[in-house]
Amino acid sequence: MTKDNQKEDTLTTDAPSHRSQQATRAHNQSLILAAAEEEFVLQSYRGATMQGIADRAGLPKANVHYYFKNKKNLYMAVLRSIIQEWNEGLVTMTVESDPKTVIEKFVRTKLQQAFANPSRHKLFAIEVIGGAPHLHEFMSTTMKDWVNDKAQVMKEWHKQGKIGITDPLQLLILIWATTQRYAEFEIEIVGLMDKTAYDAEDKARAEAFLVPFILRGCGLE
Amino acid sequence: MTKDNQKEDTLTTDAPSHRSQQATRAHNQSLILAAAEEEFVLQSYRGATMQGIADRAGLPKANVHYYFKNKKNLYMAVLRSIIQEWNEGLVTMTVESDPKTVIEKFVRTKLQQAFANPSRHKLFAIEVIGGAPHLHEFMSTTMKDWVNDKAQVMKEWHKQGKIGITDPLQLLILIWATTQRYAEFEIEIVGLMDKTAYDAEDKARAEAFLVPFILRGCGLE
DNA sequence: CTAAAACCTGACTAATTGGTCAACTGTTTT
DNA sequence: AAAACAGTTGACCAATTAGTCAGGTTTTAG
Repeated sequence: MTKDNQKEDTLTTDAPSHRSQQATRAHNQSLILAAAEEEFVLQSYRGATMQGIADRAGLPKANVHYYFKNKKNLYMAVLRSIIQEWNEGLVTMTVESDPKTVIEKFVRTKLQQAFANPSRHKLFAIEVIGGAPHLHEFMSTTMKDWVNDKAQVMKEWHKQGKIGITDPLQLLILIWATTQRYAEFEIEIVGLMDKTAYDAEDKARAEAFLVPFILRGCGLE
Repeated sequence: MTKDNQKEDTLTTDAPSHRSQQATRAHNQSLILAAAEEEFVLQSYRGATMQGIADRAGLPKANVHYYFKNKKNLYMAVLRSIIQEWNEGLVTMTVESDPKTVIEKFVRTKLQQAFANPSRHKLFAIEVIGGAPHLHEFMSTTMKDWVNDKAQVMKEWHKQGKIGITDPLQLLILIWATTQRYAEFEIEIVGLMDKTAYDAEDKARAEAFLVPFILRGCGLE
């Protein structure tokens, strides 16, 4: 009864009266973060209102301000949690690794993340498309380092004749584009399939298509 | 001196005093549309202000309202021009066509459009990511018909053993994702290359990578 | 039990902004 | 020429909304 419904539907209005302060804090903060994530995606930064986020979280607006000083603060907190997930999805990739295994694993992981957390991917996309004003530091440090590292490995693979790709950055762009697309353009894709949401089969179909396609493209398999 | 600078930089503040009304109308409308396109991309619908658009177009705000009744009206006008371009980029694809030729042409066309008009692709993406509230009709009619038509052709190709793709929709998603990505994530990609904008070589490199990659993926070539 | 600390919230304020309008200037038509 | 029409614009208003705050309640520590 302490850390139960942190990620449940945000419509629960029942507020357990007797809870430890620590638990309350964690509970409300994640409630707000989840609500904010959705609002920022649907309305974009300026369109999202603190009142709307509060309503979605089932809390009064002033309470949202109690936990997050201001709107920008809250937005940054959401972005931070997205970056954290990004870091967790990294695959170890060394010169000794088998290219086919690593690339396949990478594609599957990214695709599963996309299906598991579409809102986060949408928000990240909107931020980048709008010029990434709040992500400059992340992109010019963490991300760039990671890309350079992987590019180095892939270039070595190519030198050893293990892979047919000469431009690693292009491949990374393609993998990100194709996997994240299912999250970002969810509405379009789902609509073209005459549905309202992905089902398990759709996700399997995407994976079954994408993985061999990319491996073939890389000249593996 | 009549229809000169319709698509030039929007910073020109010189206003030719003696111009025909027809020319003035066309001139100012396209000035406003171009300014709106940029503002809507950078700030998103709610974030963009009529004042900001007016400033970017070099006109007083009230003048913007003279040409476009309200903000939504202006936004829809921008979307309409994007859809128009979308329709123009279509490749003829029939059962008799050669798959390799058609797909290659399609990818090249889409990629060139992406590089030529990044703002429009960004705006379209933001709209779709945010739930496509203003594009429902387009997506459930024009776009769906087009997709179904092409899917039919590709399925026939597969039946005739001309192509190794069994799920045409997935392929279309992939092609759109990979080509449009260069426009949508311009900031990220350019940043990873330590530049501030694409040069001709970058565009050529993307095309040289993408075309053979996708053809290999399709089992062609 | 009690005092301090943490948490909660209705009511308010200041700033932003979409949209209007009346008065004005320039262009076209008769 | 002059009436009719198209285009221009500063000033204004009403609605929205981020953020504040004072006074409340609940939880925790001693």
